[in-house]
Amino acid sequence: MKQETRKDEIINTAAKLFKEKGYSAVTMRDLATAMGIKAASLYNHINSKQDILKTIIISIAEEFTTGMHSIINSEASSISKLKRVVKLHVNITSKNTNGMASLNNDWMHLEDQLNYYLQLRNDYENDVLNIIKEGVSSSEIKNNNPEIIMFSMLTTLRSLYLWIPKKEDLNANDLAENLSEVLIEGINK
Amino acid sequence: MKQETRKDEIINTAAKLFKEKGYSAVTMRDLATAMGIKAASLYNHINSKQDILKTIIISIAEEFTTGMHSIINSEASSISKLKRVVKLHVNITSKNTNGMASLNNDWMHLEDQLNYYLQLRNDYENDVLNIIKEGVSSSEIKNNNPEIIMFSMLTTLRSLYLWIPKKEDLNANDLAENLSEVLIEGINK
DNA sequence: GTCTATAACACGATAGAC
DNA sequence: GTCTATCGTGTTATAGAC
Repeated sequence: MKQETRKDEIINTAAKLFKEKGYSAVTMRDLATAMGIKAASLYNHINSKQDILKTIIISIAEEFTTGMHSIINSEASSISKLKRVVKLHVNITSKNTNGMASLNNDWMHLEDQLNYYLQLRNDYENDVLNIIKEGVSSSEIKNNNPEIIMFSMLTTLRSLYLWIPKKEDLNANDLAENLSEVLIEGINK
Repeated sequence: MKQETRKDEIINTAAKLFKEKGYSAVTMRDLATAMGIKAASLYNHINSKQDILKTIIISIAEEFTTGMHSIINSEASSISKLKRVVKLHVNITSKNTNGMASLNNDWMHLEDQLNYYLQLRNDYENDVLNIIKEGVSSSEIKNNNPEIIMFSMLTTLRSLYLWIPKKEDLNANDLAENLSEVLIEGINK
């Protein structure tokens, strides 16, 4: 386990504040106060406010991309792949709920990395859609509108950051299991 | 159909901008430019930026509350009630996708009405949870974790504002039908 | 109903002392 | 590594002319 540097501490504190109020509403003075120092002192550790946002979002987005590549290159069935997608979201979100809030809500405030982020997100959605379409082709998955299925799954998974912190009694494996059941098998008895 | 006043026009334009960048990142100058006037001129029609946000959010939140009361006071089965909840979201969101973005993402910037909003939202979530619990009791709904079911349904429905504008070919009834199928029956064949 | 001008203050970021 | 002081700019909102 790497030692948490002062820079990491600032970034984690920023992610927490960004989750509460959004990137634009958090000032460098807010961040400094939360760290117990003055705003000017932050700049000994980070280059700019924008740089903090970039660090938070891009690292998580790349983690999703890496995880997705591992899933689509596996030999599993479509349903198994979708279950692994659920696990991927639960795992990454459990590790970093605050960062996930920024990824979901503040990506549009990225400057230099905006197009890169949009490309990663678009590729990711396409990968999920293709898994679903393959499952429909192989009769594993019902022939509903694949885009509605993708939308429903991804919006649920993307909102996990709101929910995981409130349910710390549920461990990651149980949550992924329960969520897979609901998303894949439905709720009708 | 009521005539759209200049004030309505400002509020609708604001909702559109808030959807794109969030409340805090939209300035009164941005809004004025989008309206083709100067920032100072806005104040002949509205009291403050905060007042615009309040108008957007509270009216929609109350619409949801009214719709929910009609559903829980009906005699339908739990599954039918949930289908009516899906319809309620599809209908309100179709009418006002931009406003739904503010409701979802900018409620924390409400000042005087923050507690009122939180109460409405909390009551709404509880109503959905109770419908699900009743369905479990009456063996209509699988005995999964009712909170996970509620979370999954509501996060999907709350994100419709992102999705409906991209799929204008799908009419509201078809979308509600498809979404109910996916959420209630699952995707596994 | 819109304008120009401006008040009063908050913002991100830097300079330089310690 | 943190501080004080400050620069230059952007912010919401108001006053008063037209």
